[in-house]
Amino acid sequence: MKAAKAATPVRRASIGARRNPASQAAILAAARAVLAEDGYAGFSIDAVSRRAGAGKPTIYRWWKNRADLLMEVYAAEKAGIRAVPSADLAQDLIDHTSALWSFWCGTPSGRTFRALLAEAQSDPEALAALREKFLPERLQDVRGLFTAAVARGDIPAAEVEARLSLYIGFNWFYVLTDQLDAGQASIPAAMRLIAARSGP
Amino acid sequence: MKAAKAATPVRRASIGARRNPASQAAILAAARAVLAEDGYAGFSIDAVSRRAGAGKPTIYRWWKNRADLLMEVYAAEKAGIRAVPSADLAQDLIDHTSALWSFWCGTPSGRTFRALLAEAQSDPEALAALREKFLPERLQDVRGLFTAAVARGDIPAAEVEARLSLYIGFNWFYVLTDQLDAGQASIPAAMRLIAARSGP
DNA sequence: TCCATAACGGAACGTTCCGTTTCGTTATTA
DNA sequence: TAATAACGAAACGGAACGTTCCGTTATGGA
Repeated sequence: MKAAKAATPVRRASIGARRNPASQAAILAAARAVLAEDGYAGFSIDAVSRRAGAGKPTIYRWWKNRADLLMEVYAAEKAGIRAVPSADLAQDLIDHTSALWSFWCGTPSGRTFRALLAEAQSDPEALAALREKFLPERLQDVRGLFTAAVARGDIPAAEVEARLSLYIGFNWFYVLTDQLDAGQASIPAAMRLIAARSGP
Repeated sequence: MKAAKAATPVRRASIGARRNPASQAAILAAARAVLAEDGYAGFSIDAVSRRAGAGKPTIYRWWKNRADLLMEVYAAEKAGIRAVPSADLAQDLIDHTSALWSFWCGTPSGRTFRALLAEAQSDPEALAALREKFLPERLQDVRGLFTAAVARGDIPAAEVEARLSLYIGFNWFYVLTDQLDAGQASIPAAMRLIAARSGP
């Protein structure tokens, strides 16, 4: 039952002296499938290679390491999730968190994200890429929710980083402990605190 | 330059038909040293075994896997950090966070903790142990800060979980992204939000 | 039109680590 | 005194790493 499935019975030979986008797509799909079925424990370049019917050199031709591949798998799936500010920061955060957790639970993305954070702990270069490129891109929307609240005068500009960190960390805690189901009840109260107007 | 140092030139032969606590101590010290020098990337049972001058079977006789060893390394160092509530939850959290981050930066414990979280992402059994045993024990003190605030009538009992999750996640975010230095400025504002009295 | 070029899948490389087993040695405990 | 069990060391089979070859395929510049 653990036999490597051939999702693409089609063979992709060389298409000449240039990279084959079909190979890239097959590798991404295979990586996604492996993560969905076996999580980070089963995620190996060998496994992805077998699953995709692609050679390992082809994988390393497109991505320089495992973290790089994981980031692209995640980014490709995350693309659909947007967040546009209304006039209520707390409600914006509640809505976005619900959507995010549904996305994490309903797709392999939760596992991909956990794998990504784990991978970055053993590779300083990957951690730097995560911190300086991946996260800023992925957090652009939710940061916009806070800056919109600043523009409305609801929260001070100086507190955006602290509130954003609270928001990120809250999500990370639940996804990393695999408690997204049990933790949903905490979302509204937590988001109200993050969105609270300052002062006594 | 990568030669395995022998911190203990003393040989520990068998002391008879019972476990040798000196071996356990040497292994814990070696694990701590490996993490301090090479982080999670260099942390392997082989490396710890070489460093400790201990056989691998001896390691597995005391701990059932790497996560188990990591948890004990962390717990042994963390033992010194206590948190007792005053009358001000926000200040209690600021003080405790400062102490925790100093502990994470000034000892190998930050790296140990990051390794622990990473390890748990590829081992469901380790994640369960982290969630149901390690974390509750480690968070007992800080949970006490919140329940003391509840007893004073400062925050509602129903919000303890949400606020505690915010607190944990905030710390995890900064340690996992290796930003403890740069993030210190966010501590006071974040803690005030976590400790805020509810309602408008 | 021809041919250097480069990506393709596949196989094998040497290394590292896993967790386990085997070994002779050591000293306790029954 | 004899059974017991942990000790360090070495080696096991298996998996994954990242790299290097291989023969094949088709492009794109000369």
